[in-house]
Amino acid sequence: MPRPPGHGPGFEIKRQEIIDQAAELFARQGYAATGIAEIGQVAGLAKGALYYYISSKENLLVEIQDRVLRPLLTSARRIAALDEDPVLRLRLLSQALLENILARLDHVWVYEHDHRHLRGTNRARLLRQRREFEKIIQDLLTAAMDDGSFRKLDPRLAMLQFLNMHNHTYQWVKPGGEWDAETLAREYCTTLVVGFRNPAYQVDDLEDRVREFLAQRQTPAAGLPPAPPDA
Amino acid sequence: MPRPPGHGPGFEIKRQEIIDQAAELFARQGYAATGIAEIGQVAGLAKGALYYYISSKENLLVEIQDRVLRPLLTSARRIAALDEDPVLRLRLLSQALLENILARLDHVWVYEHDHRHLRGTNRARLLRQRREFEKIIQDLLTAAMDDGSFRKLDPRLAMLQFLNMHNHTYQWVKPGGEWDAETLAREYCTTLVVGFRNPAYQVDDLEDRVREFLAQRQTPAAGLPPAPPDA
Amino acid sequence: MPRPPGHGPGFEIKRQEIIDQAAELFARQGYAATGIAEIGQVAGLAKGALYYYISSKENLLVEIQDRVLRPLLTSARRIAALDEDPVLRLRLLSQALLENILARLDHVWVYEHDHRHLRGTNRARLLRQRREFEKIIQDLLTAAMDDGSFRKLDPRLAMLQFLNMHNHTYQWVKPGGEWDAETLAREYCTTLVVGFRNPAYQVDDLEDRVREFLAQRQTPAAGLPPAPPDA
Amino acid sequence: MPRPPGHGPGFEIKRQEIIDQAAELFARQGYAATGIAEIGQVAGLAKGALYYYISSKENLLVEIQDRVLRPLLTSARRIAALDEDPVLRLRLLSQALLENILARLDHVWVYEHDHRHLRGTNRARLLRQRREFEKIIQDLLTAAMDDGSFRKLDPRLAMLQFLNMHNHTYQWVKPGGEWDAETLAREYCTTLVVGFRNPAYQVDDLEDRVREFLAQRQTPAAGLPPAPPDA
DNA sequence: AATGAATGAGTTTTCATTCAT
DNA sequence: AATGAATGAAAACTCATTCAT
Repeated sequence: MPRPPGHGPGFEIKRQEIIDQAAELFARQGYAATGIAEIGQVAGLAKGALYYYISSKENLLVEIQDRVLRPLLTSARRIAALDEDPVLRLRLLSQALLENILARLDHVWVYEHDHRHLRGTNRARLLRQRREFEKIIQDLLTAAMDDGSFRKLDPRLAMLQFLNMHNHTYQWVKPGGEWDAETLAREYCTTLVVGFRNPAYQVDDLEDRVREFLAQRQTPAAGLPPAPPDA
Repeated sequence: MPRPPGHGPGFEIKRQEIIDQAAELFARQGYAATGIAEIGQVAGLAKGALYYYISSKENLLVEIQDRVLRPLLTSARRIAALDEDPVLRLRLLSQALLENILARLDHVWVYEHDHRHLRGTNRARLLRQRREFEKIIQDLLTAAMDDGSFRKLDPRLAMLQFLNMHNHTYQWVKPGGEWDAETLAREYCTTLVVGFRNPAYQVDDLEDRVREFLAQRQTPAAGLPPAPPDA
Repeated sequence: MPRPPGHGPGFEIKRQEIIDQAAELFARQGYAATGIAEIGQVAGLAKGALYYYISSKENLLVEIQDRVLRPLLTSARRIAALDEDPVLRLRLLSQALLENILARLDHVWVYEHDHRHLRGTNRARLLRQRREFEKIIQDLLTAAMDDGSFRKLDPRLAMLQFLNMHNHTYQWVKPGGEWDAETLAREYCTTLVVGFRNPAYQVDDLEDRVREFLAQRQTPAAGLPPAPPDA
Repeated sequence: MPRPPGHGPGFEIKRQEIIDQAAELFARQGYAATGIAEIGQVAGLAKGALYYYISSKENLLVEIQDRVLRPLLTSARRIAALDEDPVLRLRLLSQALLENILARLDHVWVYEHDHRHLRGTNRARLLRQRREFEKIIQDLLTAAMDDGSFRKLDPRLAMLQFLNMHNHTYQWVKPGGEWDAETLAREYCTTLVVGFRNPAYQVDDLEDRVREFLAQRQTPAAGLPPAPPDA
């Protein structure tokens, strides 16, 4: 983040590459167990040169968290603001969230595992963003209860169930593996929506409506900008 | 695992205390970020004295994992072997799992976050036990599909949904907080069972059957024994 | 063995200096009793900087052993291959060995005292080289018996006597002291050759033949090069 | 050595056992590399109890040195004082020295390898005793030159050759192996005496005279008191 | 006569970071 | 834009020694 003044054009590109490589290492070995020397080695840079690009190891962590949370919040806000049925919006949000997870699995590992290594301001901002994301989901669930789609549930506990179901996925999912984000979103939401719904609420056409919505919008529901060059 | 021969009566007690304290520190800061010196300080012991009780830092991790997995597998095996409806067994298992999580939240943090720091034999044993637990759940779900209680689902994906829902709980739950294990088990299973069930399968009396079962058995479905016998 | 890629020109020089200093300390105090901190202090380097140059304490030992054994074996092989009387070759080998010992007395102390601290591959290689050196001597002694210069002796015991006589010298010899390598070689070989010889074998002109041989060859029979090229 | 007042009868016995066991460990692993805990384990004693018998680790070393040097000096003095031909006395001393080495090979290893770990008074006494031993040998060699048995040699260098030959033996000899002390003494002295002798001096009957001398004296030429129970 | 428990300085090695060039 | 060199603190772990009981 602190960008010394007067840098050439390649600076930011190289910097982003380094963050990519750090994310992969942190994900595989953990933040604390990964050394600066190791990052330098993977980046093909001596330790001294590495510090020309990054300001500290913790800063790398901050950037990785940002890369996860910023696009996630952006798409969550966008979806929440849609003029659609709350259940449909939850379904779209589910897919966006899973696309995020699958697109940058290593970043998400770090995000989930090592956020406690952040201190002070960085930690505070992270928590604020996490809470905003939770609130968006909880508001959608409340809306679904209010319009009669869902039973009356403890909204916070419903939100936590929604997050449990999605956020734990990074633990076992494999990108390019058996299931893609759409499949997972469909399955998770089937379970959750059927589990939450008011008996009167008809759920059968949900997937049709998702398809219809996504077709008419060119953009995917997602998510993170396309995966970085070689992360 | 009392190793060196000839220890006084207080040895094992103190040793268990140290593991308790280490678990708390590991949970708060992560295994890699917690130093032996810090554990010694909390235990009120100089580094040298600490090593009189423990054999290595990694061994501490092993013991903590054991404290989580051993009682968990024990109760899982016991519940799986019951001569009861698979759905009821899943519901009992849900509660046992959540009781485990709530009883030793710090241990579970370590269990979930730092298992990758184990090496060699320890790592292999851990993975084997994890797989056994997953298999028990998957077999119960398959049984529920076979007897018509649940729709036909991908058994592995159903199992992963079950685990997502439960295992992520440690991230936000507070022992002695708003919800106890029974409440969470009831809510989670309502969502999952309704979400998974065959439309024909009647789910309303599940909680009555749970209560009945638990009442006739003196023992709770749980869980971690209040203090570990000798782990 | 310059390991990490990309080192400045001074690196190898400094590295060799450190090995020199370590050899002196090891010789004076023993390998096990010399701490890395002490080496750093003598080298004028903080512990961290020391490890920029060396890979481990044991590796220092390996390098020291190498500095002794490599030139020793090289000259032993060269001398053994000469087309000369076996007794003359033994006499030349004696001098080369003693020159080795005197040229790097501290290294030889370490070599003789601390080789048992080596483990695994390093230990195996050391033993292999020691055995090769012993075999060269034993073969020369056998040749001298076969051509009638020496009485029939147990070849192995003769070789051990030869080595006893030479290898124990490091215990008391002082470089630049009363006796140089040539004197010692002459005295030792007089004793040994007279002690071993067949009564018929004429020994009086041995030293003349040594002088003649060394004069016609510009190179000395030795020995350790004054400073190791890149060991 | 510092023997706290008021000890039971078993004290000294146990103490000697501990020194035996320590000598074996020191010989195998080196003094610096052997821990007090290891000695305690071999002795079947907790560390605390060990210190009831020994005053310090260095003191163990002192005692081991003593066990080598005391009997060695005793027999050296006795042999030197004999009213016999100096060459015969050298031959007897050779055998006594080799018997010493073979009888307590582990002690001799420690004596040769780790004497530099001694400090202050202990070190001084050791050096004094070593010098006395060397003087005895040198005086015998001088006597042999004076009576015409040996050529005129540098007496100190002759003594050093004698010691080289004998003292290096511990490096490779195996008790109960191919060669016993008598054989080695005979071979070494044949080499040395033939190598040192005046051409006029007749050496052929030396071994007969040794046998005769030893037969008429019941006592062996040696040496160390019989090997300790189980060292 | 012996022990279990404790200590504190010691060990080798690694770390994130800095800086002159 | 990058490097080689250096640092000092910290890592996990071991050591010889002590002492109340």
